[in-house]
Amino acid sequence: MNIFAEFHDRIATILQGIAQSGRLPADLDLSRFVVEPPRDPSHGDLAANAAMVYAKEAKAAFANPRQLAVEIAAALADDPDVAEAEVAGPGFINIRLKPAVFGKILRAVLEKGEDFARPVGGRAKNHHKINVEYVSANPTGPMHVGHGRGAVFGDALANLIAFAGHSVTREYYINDAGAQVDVLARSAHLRYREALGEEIGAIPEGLYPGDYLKAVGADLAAKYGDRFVGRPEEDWLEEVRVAAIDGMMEMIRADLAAINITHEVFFSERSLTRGESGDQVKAAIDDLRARGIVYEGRLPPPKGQPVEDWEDREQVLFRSTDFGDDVDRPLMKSDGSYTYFASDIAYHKAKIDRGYDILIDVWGADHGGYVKRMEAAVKALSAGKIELDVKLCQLVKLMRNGEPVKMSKRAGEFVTLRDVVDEVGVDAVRFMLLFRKNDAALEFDLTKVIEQSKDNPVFYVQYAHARAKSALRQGVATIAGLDLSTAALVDADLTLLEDEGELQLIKLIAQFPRVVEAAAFAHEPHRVAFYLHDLASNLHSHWTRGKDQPQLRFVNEERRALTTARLALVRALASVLATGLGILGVNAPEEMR
RNA sequence: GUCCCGGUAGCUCAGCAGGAUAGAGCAACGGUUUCCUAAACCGUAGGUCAGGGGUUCGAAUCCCUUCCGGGACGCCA
Repeated sequence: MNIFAEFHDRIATILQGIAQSGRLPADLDLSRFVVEPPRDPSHGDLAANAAMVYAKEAKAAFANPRQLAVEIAAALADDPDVAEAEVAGPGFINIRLKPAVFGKILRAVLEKGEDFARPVGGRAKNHHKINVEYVSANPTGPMHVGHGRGAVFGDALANLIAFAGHSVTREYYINDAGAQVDVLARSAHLRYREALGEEIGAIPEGLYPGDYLKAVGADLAAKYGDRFVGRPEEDWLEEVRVAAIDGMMEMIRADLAAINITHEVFFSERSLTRGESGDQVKAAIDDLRARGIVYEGRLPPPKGQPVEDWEDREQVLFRSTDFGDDVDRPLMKSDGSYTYFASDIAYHKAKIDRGYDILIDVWGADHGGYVKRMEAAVKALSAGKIELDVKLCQLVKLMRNGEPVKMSKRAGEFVTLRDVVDEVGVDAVRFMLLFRKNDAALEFDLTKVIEQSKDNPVFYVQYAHARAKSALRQGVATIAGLDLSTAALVDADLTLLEDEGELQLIKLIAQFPRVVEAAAFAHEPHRVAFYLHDLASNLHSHWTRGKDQPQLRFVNEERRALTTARLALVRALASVLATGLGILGVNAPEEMR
């Protein structure tokens, strides 16, 4: 139940009525105006800007926006939910709701649970089939914290989008076709020889040094014995590579499972050229070539850093400049193999062919230079019909006691995601990685996130939920026979909730569906995290007011009906907090220990 | 040289699809515990939203431009 959406519809109906009388154009775009909470609460509960938005269209029949606003406000005054509708400033329509509406909102939360925040009616019809591709870390080692950010972001975004009523596929693209997996195979082969008892010494420059390949080596030794020892690379590369990739993916899946992330689809890059449906990269290129979007041509040498071995040659190019990119992009390397971009075109074509109408890719910020060409490719592949949204996640700076944690990738010493999860827990990792816009750099302080204080937003929000639950337990414990069943709470006299703090909390609850919808639309899960923090803050604040003013406490032994009404509010708060945390994939604890 | 991301309080950051007097946390200072968890709360102070121009009834938000920081820039992935 989204009170803002409901009033948007009601005002739209009023506008249609005015249009029918000929004083507004019949084809008015009714999605242009907004109904939102006014910044200043003294202005009322809802504010609409419709009169100002349609000022131009209204010019013929109305002298100024205020006149249109007056007419809309007059029509709203007849609405059974409206206590007062007045015009302010240049033409805002400020609406004050009848107290009964707040009771209705709380009852909706109590009865519908998390469905309270789901879009309904016309808004739910705007359904999309969405693919979210995230993580897609190279299968050459364990995940580090930077991967973790993209992983948690993508996962929460997928949750959010699914919550908002769309169908979502969570997908992982396995980069198992490039030169890096051959390097992986050679590194694994070395570990294999080591497992057979050979003294391998230091890992040569250019190979992956990490210990995590030892297990792969041991498995290979167990499976193949000494069959691959002393043999030329072509005799073993294929089998070792497959085994190594499988081993790495198993490890990555386990890392992801440790932060409660699972993907429905693991899509192999290699399968694009070696799969059952033949060479899909070639097919995609041929398809684009037939439409004149791929051609043979020459590129100017890159600006900036001079490229020493620049070789001016005719190459296969994708005409990305026709679709908003800066230069056309090569699809074949000089050795005749496909570029990564060529594979990516085929991959995105495969996604489009699977019937998605929105594609979301979650990438690290270092791939930012790649966005335009990928968007261009999706435009070309789908004739502009499919939307690609690339979400870039900025770096994570790992801190401890305010000092940066040193990491050296060259020496193979980096803090893995698993290390961090083991140290601070899943909830802290997930919430902290989401408590920031994806495209802003993030500092992650290992010391702070396990602090149990308001400095730690994870704790702060979870504590609010636990406090709400505590109040409910307290109610049952102190008042004999108190009925807190949903039926009893729904029947409670909610008009008893008259305190400013209580009303403020209800109004915040009323905003939750709006926040979820906006966050899903913008592909920004952090908005949910900030909303929850705000709600938690208001709950803590109101709670503490009960210290000085005992009459404000949720549980009041003298006044049973009031207690029931207040605990209905508390139950609703807990429900919203739990739902929001659920979207973020963070646990909502019954109590803090 | 081109492109992308950012620039909001001393610090870290929100600011929703343009709305009314720009917000929070930290740090600073001053308060609140016989009372549902003080693991919390309240108050004070702090701003030319990097600068300039434009669009608009209305701009932190959209467009142009300058400056500053970060990143990317044929075949790596």
